[in-house]
Amino acid sequence: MEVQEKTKTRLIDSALKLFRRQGYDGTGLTQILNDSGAPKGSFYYHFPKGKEQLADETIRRAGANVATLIDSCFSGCDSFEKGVLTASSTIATWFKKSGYAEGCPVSSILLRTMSSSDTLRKSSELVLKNWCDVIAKHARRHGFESQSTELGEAMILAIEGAWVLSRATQSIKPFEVATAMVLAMVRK
Amino acid sequence: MEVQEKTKTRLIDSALKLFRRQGYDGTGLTQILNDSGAPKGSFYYHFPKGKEQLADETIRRAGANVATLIDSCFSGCDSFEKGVLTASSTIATWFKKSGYAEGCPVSSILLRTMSSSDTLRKSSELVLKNWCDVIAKHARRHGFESQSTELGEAMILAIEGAWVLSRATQSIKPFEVATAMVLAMVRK
DNA sequence: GTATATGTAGACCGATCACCATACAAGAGT
DNA sequence: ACTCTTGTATGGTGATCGGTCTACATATAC
Repeated sequence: MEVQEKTKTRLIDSALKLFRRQGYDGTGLTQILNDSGAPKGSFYYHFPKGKEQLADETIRRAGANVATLIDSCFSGCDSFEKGVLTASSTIATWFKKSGYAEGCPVSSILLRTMSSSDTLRKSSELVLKNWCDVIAKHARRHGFESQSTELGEAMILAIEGAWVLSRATQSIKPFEVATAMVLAMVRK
Repeated sequence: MEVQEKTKTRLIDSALKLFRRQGYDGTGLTQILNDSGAPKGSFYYHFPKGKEQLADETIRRAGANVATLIDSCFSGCDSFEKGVLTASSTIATWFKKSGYAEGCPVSSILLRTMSSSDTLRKSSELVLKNWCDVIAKHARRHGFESQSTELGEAMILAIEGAWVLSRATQSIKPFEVATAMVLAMVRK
């Protein structure tokens, strides 16, 4: 009851990294297998429904991780504005460190959704909604009750957009623009 | 000198539609061939460098189309704010009409960029920059000289984010949030 | 000690991938 | 008539795709 879960974890870790770099369809199963060191038999033991199940669990895992990251960024700040800045620049720094390669785990999978069943789309929706809620919670904590929902959606929307533009321009400047946009809503 | 270009055009049209729906790697060459009705030989005549060349020309074509769309939206409005609203809701309506399937042509290809050469990334950067410039031009026209560049980047960033969230939630509400964000920057 | 989970390991499958090779049709220039 | 360019049309290439299969190792349980 120790090693067995490690293989599954390694598979998800590899999938997460590769999906973020190359997208769902751009990443072959054998590539995931090579990267994780797991044989094909183990993969289909842990994920009997195949690649789509792996993607689903990858989304959920990554979703929880990012949610925790965002939450801790805001928790360590004494104002909502500082939280926005901290969370945004933390994500930007990570992204830059990966060579502008490892973008949003959700959108990397969400793209192909239309051609398959929409279980992946629903998981994506759930994860994104969760991120919005985390931010809205902190917005409320700092007195922006009426705006909290909109602020959460706005910030996630801006981060998603920044991920795209940042990859295209190979610069973290879009994250600064994203931050400015969210802060502009607070100040209005 | 008439029919020859029509085949190439149909190939690009099909590729554009399918890339937007399923992404670059999610779309097979044979699927593009079937959709366009063109035979394989014609494809490699018009695009001797293969799929990547097709993607590159698709990005540029789509980039020009969207730039024209944005420009005409702003041109028909007597204030920058109305232009933002018009452009955003026009794109949102199109997206909804496609069943929340045909997202941003650039990001659908940009995702896989890291694994191949970065010619596609450079084309994407160029197209996105062009969109920003179009918006910035109209911002200047309405008196936002000092903010014009930032407003252009902010709006494109917001639209990109809205495309992602809109697909996930199957709703055009993210585009309304995007509009609100851009307008908040104007009013600050 | 033997039966039963729990996993590992990789050969193998048909389908599809992007791509190439060859053949041919039609118009233009000479 | 002649080639030459422009472009259409098709069949086949090896490689890789996601997925299934059976065999085997390990470990806990009785």
